[in-house]
Amino acid sequence: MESGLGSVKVAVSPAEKYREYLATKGLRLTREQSIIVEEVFASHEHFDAEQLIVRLGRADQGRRVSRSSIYRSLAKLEEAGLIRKVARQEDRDVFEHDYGYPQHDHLICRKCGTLIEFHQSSLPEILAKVADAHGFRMEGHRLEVSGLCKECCRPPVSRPKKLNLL
Amino acid sequence: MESGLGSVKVAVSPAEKYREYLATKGLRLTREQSIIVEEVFASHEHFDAEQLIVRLGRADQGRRVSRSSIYRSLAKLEEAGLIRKVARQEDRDVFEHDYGYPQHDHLICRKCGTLIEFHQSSLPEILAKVADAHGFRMEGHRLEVSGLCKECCRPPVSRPKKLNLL
DNA sequence: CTAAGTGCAAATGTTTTGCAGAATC
DNA sequence: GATTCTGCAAAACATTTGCACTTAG
Repeated sequence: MESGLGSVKVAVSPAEKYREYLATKGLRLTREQSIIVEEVFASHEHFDAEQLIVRLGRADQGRRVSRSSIYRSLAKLEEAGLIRKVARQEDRDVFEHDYGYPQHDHLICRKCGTLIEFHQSSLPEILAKVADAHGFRMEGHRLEVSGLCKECCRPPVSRPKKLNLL
Repeated sequence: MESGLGSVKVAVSPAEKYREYLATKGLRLTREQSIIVEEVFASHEHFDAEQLIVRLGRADQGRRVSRSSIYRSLAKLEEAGLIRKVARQEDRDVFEHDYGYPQHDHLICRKCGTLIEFHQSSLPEILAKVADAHGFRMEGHRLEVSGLCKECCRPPVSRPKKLNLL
């Protein structure tokens, strides 16, 4: 699901960036955490902990990582600024890349849950002014626009292209 | 903590509005739910389920409401459009009034957790355009600006108003 | 009457944690 | 060698749900 937002050229890989962060804290980049970073940055799709747990908990021998390690790493990756929580869906925190990808926000379909990314440069500017007016030091923001996506807007029983596979 | 946002004159009380909503669904406004609505709209502070549970679970004879009823009512109040989830703090959903109060967004201090409301009319307009461009039918939005509030920005040991506290 | 609501306790489901052994600097 | 990890199972929590009993309409 391409949304028209391109990726950004970054000097160092996510794994390297992560290692740098860990170093400043006297922490280590272990094999398990490397696997997690790799998996997380393998695609730009949004994801939640459970998905990683399924993918890596099932992975064969050398790539298996436990549930606990995944949760612990996600927390560190967030602190490191490599990922961020975008939303909460079905009682789960949903993450996305926050490194090597341009700033953007989301349209969230309340029916099918689809996340559509969009970029509007005027937003950060406006928010900066607002924050400033309140003596607030803005560090970031999270914006979710809820409603119905193009698909879900369409009246239900329209064109029966293929007889639905469910 | 007044934020410069005034309340809006509404034709009917929250309780009445709620009753109307329930009526359309063939549901009932019970004594318990009346108590909950009353408590929720008693002040405009943000709140979470636990706070209500403590206040109403402890309330004397005629005003005690159970944990389950509170959760069930919060869900209905949200569907009715009387309240909405503003944020999630400490693993709890935080609610606020969404009826009888002007549209606004929040600055959230990552240190002390303070929620500062602000209103910026240009936002909905911008979002409407963005949504439109994506064939998305916008129904609402949620915007949280994170950072440090004025208080928490202040360096700890700055101006020695009174001679040294070290 | 009878569908909806309530309270309770038990269940859910996600995320966190204590610990013992393993790995890293 | 000491400190930080990992994996496991158990714990912690917020929220939900099944059920028998009440109650509003």
